[in-house]
Amino acid sequence: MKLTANKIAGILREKGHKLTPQRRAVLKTIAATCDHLTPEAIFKKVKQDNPDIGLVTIYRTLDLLSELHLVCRVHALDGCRSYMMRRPTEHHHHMVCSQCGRVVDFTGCSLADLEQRLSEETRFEINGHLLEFYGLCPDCRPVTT
Amino acid sequence: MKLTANKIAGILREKGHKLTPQRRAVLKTIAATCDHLTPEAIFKKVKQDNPDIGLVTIYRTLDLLSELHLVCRVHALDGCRSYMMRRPTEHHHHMVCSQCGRVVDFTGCSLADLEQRLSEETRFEINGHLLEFYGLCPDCRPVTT
DNA sequence: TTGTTAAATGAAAACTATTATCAATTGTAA
DNA sequence: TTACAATTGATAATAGTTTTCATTTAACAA
Repeated sequence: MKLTANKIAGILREKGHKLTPQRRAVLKTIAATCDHLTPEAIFKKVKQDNPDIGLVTIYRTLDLLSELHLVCRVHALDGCRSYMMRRPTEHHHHMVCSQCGRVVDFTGCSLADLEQRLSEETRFEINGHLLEFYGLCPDCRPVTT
Repeated sequence: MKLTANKIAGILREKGHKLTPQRRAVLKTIAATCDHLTPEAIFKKVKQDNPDIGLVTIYRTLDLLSELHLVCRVHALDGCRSYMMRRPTEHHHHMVCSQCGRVVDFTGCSLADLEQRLSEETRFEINGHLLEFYGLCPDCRPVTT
């Protein structure tokens, strides 16, 4: 079951937030791509259909959507702020192509054991982790004849 | 065997880079703390003994040291640019306290299997990963009577 | 030592990314 | 439809980082 832009719009409204054309547009744009997008990139795309939107609104909207866990923030190797749709709600991570920026989700990080071990060894109360793989996607990797 | 600031200075020189008082100072400062430090924080500390140093030099030095793998860059949850000494050369990761910023290294991330699996499933040529745990360190976690 | 030279430095300006302010606008629920 | 709080866009402010360039300096050879 894919989360369509429409359903998400409903969720947003449910949580007591207004559904403005600008938010609609941002959601639509993010939902339309599998890549991660920087605020600037989203701004440019949204502007095509929505020439009057301001960059500030993009930032505000991203903060909101992110807070509602509708989109998630990707730490790329260079920039630290890219966003993409949050697929269902399953815990997952990203694999980022360092050349073209393509992002592939994966699940099953199996870090529970490690988390347990670390928690015991360091007495940290662990509440999250960041895991990303970097490499070259099939299109960018050197051809192997 | 700890890498002292002195030894590192030698390495730096070996690689054909000059050993300036500014670089010495930056190294000394990073080596003196176990926490991760932002460029700004390093700047302030270095300035105490070296009032004429410019912030730009800090940035340049950090880029250089980072390139030489003498220091490593930590992605904190908020800022994306903090640096700390690279302990020996072993592959390791960080556990960051979200409250006080304390950083603890850990090794044995055991991601090799996962990497293998992902590599097969996605045809990515994987060449690195970023793994960090977040939580509250013993000093910051709520007291459990 | 001293001289030479490429590398490094600091100051200033330029950029880029992000946030705050505020008056005008608008979605929502009554 | 109205009322009102939430949202928006413009602008300015701020923060973080990079570029430029003239000056200084570490390293090496003589």
